Amino acid sequence: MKKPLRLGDLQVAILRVLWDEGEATVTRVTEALAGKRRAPTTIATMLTKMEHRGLVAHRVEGRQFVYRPRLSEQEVTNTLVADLTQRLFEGDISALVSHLLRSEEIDKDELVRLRAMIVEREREEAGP
Amino acid sequence: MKKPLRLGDLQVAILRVLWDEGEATVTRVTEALAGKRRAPTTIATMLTKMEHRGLVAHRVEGRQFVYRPRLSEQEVTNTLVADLTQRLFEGDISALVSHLLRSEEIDKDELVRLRAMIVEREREEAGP
DNA sequence: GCGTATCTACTACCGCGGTCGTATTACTGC
DNA sequence: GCAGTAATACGACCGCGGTAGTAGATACGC
Repeated sequence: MKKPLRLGDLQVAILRVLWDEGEATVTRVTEALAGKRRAPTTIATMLTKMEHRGLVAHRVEGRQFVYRPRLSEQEVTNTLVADLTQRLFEGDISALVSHLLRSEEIDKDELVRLRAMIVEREREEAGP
Repeated sequence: MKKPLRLGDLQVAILRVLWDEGEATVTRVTEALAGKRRAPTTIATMLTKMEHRGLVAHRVEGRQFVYRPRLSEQEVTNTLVADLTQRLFEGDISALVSHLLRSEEIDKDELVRLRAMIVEREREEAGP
C-alpha cells in the first residue's frame, strides 16, 4: 500500500506536458499550458515544489532548467485511479466499472469496444 | 459541467457514514470512524465546515445535532469519477476502463461479471 | 562596457482539508 | 441546587496546492 500521492490539477497538467515532450523548460511548460493564463513564476514555483517531492528532476542547460518527470504516466494514473477506487468503492474495481456503465454516457460503439477489450483480456488470462 | 467538488478523505468517510445510516450524530459518526482515532471535535469541526459548503445539513435533537447528507452517493461518486476521468483521460471513459483492465488485478470471475454487465447494458441500449 | 531581456530564487498570501484544545452552554443524576 | 458530564462553538495551527510579485543573477545585443 503506497502513500496516497495527492496531485492537484496543475501538477497533473505539468506532468502531462513532461510526459508528452520527454523534458521541457519552464517556458515551454508555460506555453503548453497557456490555456489557463498562468504566470511563468507560478509554473516555476510549482516545479520547484514538485522537485522537492521527487515528482520531477531537472538538468541545467545554459541559464535554463530542463525538467523531466520522475514518475511514469502509468505509475501516476495507476495510483490515482487506485486511490479513488479505494475511497469510493473500497477498492472494488468491478464496482467502479459498474458505476461507469450505469451512470455515464456510453454509446453503443463504446460498449462493443469495451466488450472486445474484456474478451481479449480473458483470452490473455486463459492462455498460458 | 459542474464545479470540481473537491472532497478529502475524511469528508468522503463522513458522507459514507451518513449515507449508510441516513442520519447520524457527531458521536455516532466518530464511533463509525473509530478506526482512525480522531477526536470528536475534529469530526464536529469538519461537519460544520461541510454544512457551510452545503454538503450536509442538521436538525437539533435535544442537545445533539443530527446530520444528514445533502448529496446522494450517486451524485458525489459521479462527480468525483467524472472529475478524475477528465483529469487523467480527457473524459474518455473507455480509456479509464481500458486502464483498469490493463493495470489492475482482476481475476477471471471478475472479467466474466464485467462482460455480463456490458452485455446487459447493450441489451438495455438496444431494447425500445 | 552597458543596458536590457530573461532566468531562477525567495517570499508572501489565500483557501481549505485536517486536527485539536479550550471555552461555553446545557442537561442530568443525586 | 449543584457538581459533573456531554455537547457544540470558537479559534489556532499545520501542510499544501496554487498564484504571483519582486529581487538577484546572467547572458546578449550593440
